[in-house]
Parts: sequence; C-alpha cells; structure tokens
Amino acid sequence: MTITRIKDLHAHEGEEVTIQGWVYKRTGKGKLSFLLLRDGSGFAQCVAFKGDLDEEVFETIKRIPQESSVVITGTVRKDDRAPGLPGGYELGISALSIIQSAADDYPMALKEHGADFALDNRHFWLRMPSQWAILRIRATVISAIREWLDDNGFTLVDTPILTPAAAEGTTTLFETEYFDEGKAYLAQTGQLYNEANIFAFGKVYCFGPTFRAEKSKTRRHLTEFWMVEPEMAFCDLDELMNVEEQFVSHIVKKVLEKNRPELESLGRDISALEKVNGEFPRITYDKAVEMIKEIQAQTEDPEEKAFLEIEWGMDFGARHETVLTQQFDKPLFVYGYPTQVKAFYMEPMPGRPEACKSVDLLAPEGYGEITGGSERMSDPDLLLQRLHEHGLPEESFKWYLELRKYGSVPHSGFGMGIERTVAWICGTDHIRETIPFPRTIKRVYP
RNA sequence: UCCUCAUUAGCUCAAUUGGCAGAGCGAGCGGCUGUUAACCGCUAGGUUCUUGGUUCGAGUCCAAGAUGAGGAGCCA
Repeated sequence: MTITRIKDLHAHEGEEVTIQGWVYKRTGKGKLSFLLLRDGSGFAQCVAFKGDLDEEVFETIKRIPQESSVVITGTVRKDDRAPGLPGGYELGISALSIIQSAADDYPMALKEHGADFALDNRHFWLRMPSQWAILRIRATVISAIREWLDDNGFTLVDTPILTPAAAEGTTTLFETEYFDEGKAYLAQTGQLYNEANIFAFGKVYCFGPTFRAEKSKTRRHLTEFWMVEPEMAFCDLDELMNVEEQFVSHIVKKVLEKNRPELESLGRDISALEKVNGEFPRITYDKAVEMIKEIQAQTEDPEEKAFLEIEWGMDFGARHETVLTQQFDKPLFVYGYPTQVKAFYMEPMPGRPEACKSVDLLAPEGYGEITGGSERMSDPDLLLQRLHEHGLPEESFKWYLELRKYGSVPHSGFGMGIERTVAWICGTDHIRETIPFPRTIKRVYP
C-alpha cells in the first residue's frame, strides 16, 4: 500500500489516496464528521459523510478519541473551506482503520495553556501546530546554516564539549568530575578550539550544544542551547560583518522559501522578514549610546526612563537593544564595544585600547542579540595580560597562547544562538518554544 | 541574590464588603449535512498550594513556608 503524505495532497486532486497519522481534532455535525489528521508533514481535514459509509464505520469515526492513530483512505478534494497546514485540500473518507484508539483523558485540550502546564506536557505540546511550525522552521534554519557555510568554503570541525576551563572568567559553568584529572566543564563556546582549527582549514565552523549555568531567568536564556560558530583566518572586523550579513540573509531567505505556511500559521509578519537582505546598518557602540540617550531624553514613563539609563562603558540591557533595533527595519550591527564588558581575546581598536573590535548583530522588532563576534587579538603579550586580568588559569590556555607564535594572522569569528534566531524569525516571545525540550534554571523535565 | 506577580475542576479563569464553590473548554451521553476555538441540551468532575492564626463564618484577612512566572543582576 502506498502512503501519501499530507504535504503532497495537492498533487493528487481527484485521486483516491491513503494517509496515516493521528487524529488531532474531531468535530461532528450530524451526518458529517470532520477529522483533522496530523502525519508529521502537515495537518489535513478528512470528512466522513454518513451516506457514503457503513453505519458502523461512521459511528466509529464519530467517536474516535483525539490522538488515536489511524490509516485513512479517501479521495482528495480541493476545498477552500478545508483547514490544515497547508490547507485548501481535504480527504473524503471511504475507509478508516484504527491502529490504536487513544485513551480519552488526553491532557492537552486544544486551547491556550499556561507556560508551566505546557512545559510539563512538552512531550504532547510538540504535537500542536504552533510548536510543529516553530520546530520545522528551526530545522530549516539549521540546514540553511550548514548549507551556506559548506557552500562558502567553511569546513565543519567539531569542538569538544568537555573542556578543562572557562573560555571567559565570569561565567558560571556546569562542572563534572573527570576521573583522576580533576574537574571538567561543559563547553560554553567552541571558539578557542576554532582558532586552533583555522590554521589547518582556513575557514571553519563548529555547531553543537552549549551550556551556561547562569542563573538567568528571562525569555532569552536557556541553560542548554545550540550555537553555530564560524571562524575565519585572514579576516578583519569589516569582512566579518560582510560574512554575517550574507549568512543571516541566506537563512531568512530559506525559511521564506520552505516554511511560508508555518510562518503564516504563527501569524508572523512576513513582510518584515522579506526586508532582511542586502547591507545591514552598521553603527559604533559610541553612536548607539548617543542614540539611546536621545531616546531616553524623549521618554516620559519614569520606569522606562530608568531602564534606559546608560553611560559609555556599560553593556546594553534588553531594553537598550530593543529601543535601538526599533530604529531600523533590518538587523543592526553595533561594533566597537568597551573592552571591559567583552571577552579577553578581542583585538583593541587602533589607538583606542578602551574599545575593542567586537560586533553584535541585533535582530529587529526588539529581539536583540542573535550573534556576537569579534576580530581576535593577535599580540601574544597583551593576550597573556588579559588572561591574567580576567583571572583565568594560564596553564589551561597554554595551547591557545602558542597559536600566536606560529603563523599568526588577523582572524575573526562569531557565534549565533540558534534559539534566539528562530525566536526572531518565528516571532515567538520566549525561546523555550524554539527547542524541543528546553532546559532552564528551573526545569530539566521532561 | 534582589524586585514584582501568580497559585480555585484535567485546562483557562471568575467569585461584589468576609456570607451556599461558578463559567467556558476538555471528558461522557443525546441532537444537527460544511465544521474552522462549531453550535444546542443533559451528566460527571473540588484538600480553593501548604501550615498556623483572627472570626459565628475564610477562596477572600494576618503570619510563615512551598512552587512557578518574567524582570534586574549576570549573560563568547
């Protein structure tokens, strides 16, 4: 028996096909019953009419519990009334068999749920169209990332997850016993290893899970999240921004190509995403501080005014990033951050040691930082000094310092947080929905 | 670590000044030939987060605690 997938129904108009999946929703209207069936590739409405079916079959359909697994045969019809993802086509049921009739106490009613309940039931929540759409877009984002990097001369070189020390001093790390070698830590970045790898491969990237034991409880933080980190030899800050621009544009373009029904089902403003191409605006940190001060001066609300307080040298908070990005309709580069708020390995701005060649890319519509990168420091003496200033153990970084001795070149790289990027593209307000099983400070279940 | 808010049926939420514990959805039963969160009728469903206190009487007031949320701090 050939099984047709719901995403392909449109190509079978007028034909009798068989699909298999799960009953997402059932409604009835006397001699008609509607099943909204989910098969992983989409959602499609199947219609049973009492007059077309045996009494017994029709009664079965009328009573089939939500989430039952079924095989349905029927004729594909085009009908604008048919809901689904993608909608517009439905199946007139001629036969149905039940693989398993689900228990009638399925906990996830088809309605809005609170965050706690939804997360406790993440294993079921995944079945709902909104979550299905977001995670499908996540899959496209990941494949677009790899596609662009692979097609542009980057080599995938995996970096370790168990590491001997922090890549930056102030961050809290997840710690584990490592046999007789003392402590090991879950990686918070693969970047330092990337810097070793460029000397063999020129342009590299690593892509994997990253761990932060920060006690951050916000809609932008997870303790386990995914990050892609490209790193390039012979690349300065300007070229880095050129690369990021093309990279992000490609990702958005792919999602627009492949996931339009998903975006529409999420209610995403697609025209906003369509603007994401070409050159992105680039402003210095100094300019950004000025802009924030101007906005703050015009703000009436005292609470908001307090949040927007800024002086040169401070890192941006979420509110700062929000008001900045609202001035533009494309992602925004802010470069040249104060040295003191950034990691130890960033190249100083020429003649301005208090600022460094770092760049963050801030997503529009208030979504904030989605990439952070920099040109890396080339002076080995200064690097050692910074290491000490950050209180990092020199022993653990011996290999890293040695990289500057043998064929050092200007090089740059950045990291992109997958969940923040997906949240922006989907218009989701919390990144916990953009990863299948989110890990937060208060949740490791399910 | 700090601030704010929340906790009542499986879920989302009401409950007036301290005075009988409610609705919608979901579930079960019945009705309806185009439903889109369908609609109509009926049925079942409660440790009001916990402990203690005030009171004739507490979902409501007081105290302590628990759990959660999203902001700050922190966050290549």
